[in-house]
Amino acid sequence: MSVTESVDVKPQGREDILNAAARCFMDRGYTMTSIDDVARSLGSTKGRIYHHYRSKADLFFDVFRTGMTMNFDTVVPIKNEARPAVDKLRRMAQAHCRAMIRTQPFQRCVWEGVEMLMRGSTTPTQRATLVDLQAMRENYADIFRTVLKQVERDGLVKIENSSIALQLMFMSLNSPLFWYSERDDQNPDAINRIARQCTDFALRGLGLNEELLADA
Amino acid sequence: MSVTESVDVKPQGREDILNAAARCFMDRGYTMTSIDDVARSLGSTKGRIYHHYRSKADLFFDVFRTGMTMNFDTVVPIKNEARPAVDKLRRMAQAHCRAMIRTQPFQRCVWEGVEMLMRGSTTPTQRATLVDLQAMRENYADIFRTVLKQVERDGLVKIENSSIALQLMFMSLNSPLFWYSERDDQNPDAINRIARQCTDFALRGLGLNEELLADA
DNA sequence: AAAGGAACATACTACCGGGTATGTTGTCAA
DNA sequence: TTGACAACATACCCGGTAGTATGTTCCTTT
Repeated sequence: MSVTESVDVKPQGREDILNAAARCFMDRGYTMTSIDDVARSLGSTKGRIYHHYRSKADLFFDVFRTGMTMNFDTVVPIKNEARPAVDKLRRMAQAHCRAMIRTQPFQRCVWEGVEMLMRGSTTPTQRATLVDLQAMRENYADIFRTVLKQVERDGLVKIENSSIALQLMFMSLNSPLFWYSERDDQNPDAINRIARQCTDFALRGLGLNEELLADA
Repeated sequence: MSVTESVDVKPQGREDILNAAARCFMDRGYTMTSIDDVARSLGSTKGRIYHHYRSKADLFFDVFRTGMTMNFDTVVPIKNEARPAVDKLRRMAQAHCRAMIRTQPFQRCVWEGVEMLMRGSTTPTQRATLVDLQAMRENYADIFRTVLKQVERDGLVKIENSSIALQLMFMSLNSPLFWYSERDDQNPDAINRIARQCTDFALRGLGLNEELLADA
């Protein structure tokens, strides 16, 4: 009937572009990556990309948005489980960390995107998109903030400045973004061990007792 | 007698350039910062910068090197004190963290520089400089690695993968680079509180006991 | 006081990369 | 079969920026 299976989500043609762009942006950074670079890595030319995206920034922001969507998809289900807050926090943290490793190219773009947002180096045209992305990221952080607050109310964690505590937690969980290289054993078991170590570090850092680090 | 006080260190004219460059690179990133931007922020023109530096990359690398030198100057004296390893580690970590806040523009350049080194995006001409900087950074990490190893031998800390543990520790201590804004109270007391919270987080994360977090 | 050079400013070049305008090909609907 | 449009490729423009070549000024040295 219709040309595409489902019109609402990503058009098929864009998926390959997104993956290639994410990898290029990760490898060389946003400004150092030219549209021709992305096109070349696809075996195509500029024309293909500019047919789907109106600007380089638009492409980058779509990578950003896709990365954030991946994060929501992994964490929200866990947040909605019926468990003690500590258990949810631990599982959310571990899942988040694994996502950082699995979808590394996209998450590096999210990171660089956040820096772009903070610097505010943007044309007025893209302001609308930016506000959206800003809110998206804030909402994602809020999920953790809420659960962490709950764990604090349960007296299981000692927090001085809660804003800083959240930053430190995310820094630890995001850490693999900067030193993990996918040739270091791609197998899920190795990834789990890394995510486990990062999560343990973060939760210990927040003052969680040793017994609560283990799975229920 | 001689024109400059001491010939061996930074020529006087370069200091202002370094400070301005560090701030520009922090604000807009390496590639987004033009030489004219740096010059304009000095109230000068290109000519002044290119009189002292042969290229934009050379200027950036000098900021990098200066930042690393600052780090060595703050941490090495503590490392050489006659104390238990735990005490040295705690003091080094705290001093490092404070340095991240005080010299933020330079340290952000160090961070971006490390990313540049990893990406390997460099002309053959600058290879020699890069190897130097790479080694410098490695030596700095080694200071912490050695002390941390000692603390581990003392059984005061539980570490699974020591390489990852070091990364996590640095991530926590470097964390203010990305969220501290100098208008958030510049006074030393506030800075100390922030550094204290980051250090506590890092050391707890490494599994240090609560009693050992306090100063001796 | 004359020469030389340090410390810049000014003016210019060359190139790269984002964006656009325009062709080309296949596919589907009527 | 033919128009229409999606999905690209090709060719081109043009602004911004790194780097250079050439003044200009002042200070120092002899």
